[in-house]
Amino acid sequence: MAAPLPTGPGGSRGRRARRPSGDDRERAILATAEDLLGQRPLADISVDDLARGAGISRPTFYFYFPSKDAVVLALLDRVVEEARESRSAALRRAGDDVRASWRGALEAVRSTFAAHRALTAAAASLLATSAEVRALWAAVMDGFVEETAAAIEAERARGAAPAGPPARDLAVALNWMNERVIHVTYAGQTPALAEDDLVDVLLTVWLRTVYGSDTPR
Amino acid sequence: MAAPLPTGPGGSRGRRARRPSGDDRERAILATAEDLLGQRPLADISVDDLARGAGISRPTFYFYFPSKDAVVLALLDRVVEEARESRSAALRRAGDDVRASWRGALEAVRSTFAAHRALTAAAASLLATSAEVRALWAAVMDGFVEETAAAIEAERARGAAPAGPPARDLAVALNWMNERVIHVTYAGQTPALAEDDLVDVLLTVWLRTVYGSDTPR
DNA sequence: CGACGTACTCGACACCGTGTCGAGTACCGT
DNA sequence: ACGGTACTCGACACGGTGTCGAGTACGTCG
Repeated sequence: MAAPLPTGPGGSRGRRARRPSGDDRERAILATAEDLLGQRPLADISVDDLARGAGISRPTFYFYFPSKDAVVLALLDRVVEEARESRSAALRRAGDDVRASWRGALEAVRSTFAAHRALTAAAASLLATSAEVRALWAAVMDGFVEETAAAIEAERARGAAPAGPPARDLAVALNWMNERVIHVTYAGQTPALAEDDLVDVLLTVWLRTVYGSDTPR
Repeated sequence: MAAPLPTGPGGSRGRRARRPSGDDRERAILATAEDLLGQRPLADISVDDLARGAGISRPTFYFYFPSKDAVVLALLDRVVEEARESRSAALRRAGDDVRASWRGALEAVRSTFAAHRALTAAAASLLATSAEVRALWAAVMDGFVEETAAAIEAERARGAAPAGPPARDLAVALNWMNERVIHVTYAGQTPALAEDDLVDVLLTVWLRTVYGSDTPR
């Protein structure tokens, strides 16, 4: 809807170099997709819908994207970057208060999901069918897991956290828990948590798992 | 493949009452689906494949099931029942050793998933598109959550587990963690755990979350 | 200034999977 | 032997995807 900037110099996932008016078209497709995803599930959106929404014909759509999925992937790319950055930033900030630091990381991920419910729902439906989306998601989760594992190890080295299973294993479990709980909660599935309790509950599980206590230090 | 037994007296999800030869057809479709799901993802299996595999024409397929999804749903029904029972049984068994009891519940769910990888993968892909599958899955998870919450409350009442967030909230988080971690592990996605470490890691998170310690009592 | 190429556009087509309709056939009980 | 019910399938209509090839618009360079 907004995003007047070009995709960026290292646009990576974009199909080809910049082009005068074609750039507008591409953005129009992306914007249409975002818009329609707010109204109905991905499965109910056809390439034709996307093309019409962007003011072009269906064949022309294929000049810009190889498929419907690729559009979602492009959208997802941006959001994923946002999630990564806001999480890393949260961890960087709040250096001394340990509890606040963990909470910040949780909150960062939650708020990114919350800000893009429709898109994440679409992404979830593609996880089953698109290897690219799966790979992207796996990369995101891997990043989170790495960060988390490093933090747990640091806490263990500091003597603040007890030994136990490999830090990475705990990190895998905790991060997938987040992913799923946040997802079901915002997708309106059951059983879920109340949106307001989300972070508190997850934080409790994280702290107890890492420190064995609700009050680290 | 196997399963020479009828669906059972309370076949519930079956479309209509028993029929002489039609029953065989229905089972043949189910068996074909199970078989093909072992070879390729659900999206790559057409109604025609199912029909041919069962030795009938495509229109005839529709006499037995309203759609491809309904076949998976029927398959899922059986497995879900199995999962529920084996989990409840595990909790009933091992009455005094608390740790063993939790471990048994975890192991029950894990082994059911493991025994039906292909089907659960198919189910996962339908979660996005089929409201029925979503409802069935929600019901299963709800059952697990209820059981778990009750167990946590019992431990709190006994004085073995500390207070904290509502038991149900913890139960929601823990059970979705299981679902996702087991799923990614058996679906070969990343980041995942080693199959052999699965239950140990999950058990650690559960115990620390419920008791704040690896060694309850 | 005109000719050329590159970026872009779309009508028409081939294809595939779904779901339905209606005309059957087989077999049961009467 | 007859009527009905369970079952079967050929043929069709439909909706979506992806491609091909014939264009058009426009900047650039001779």
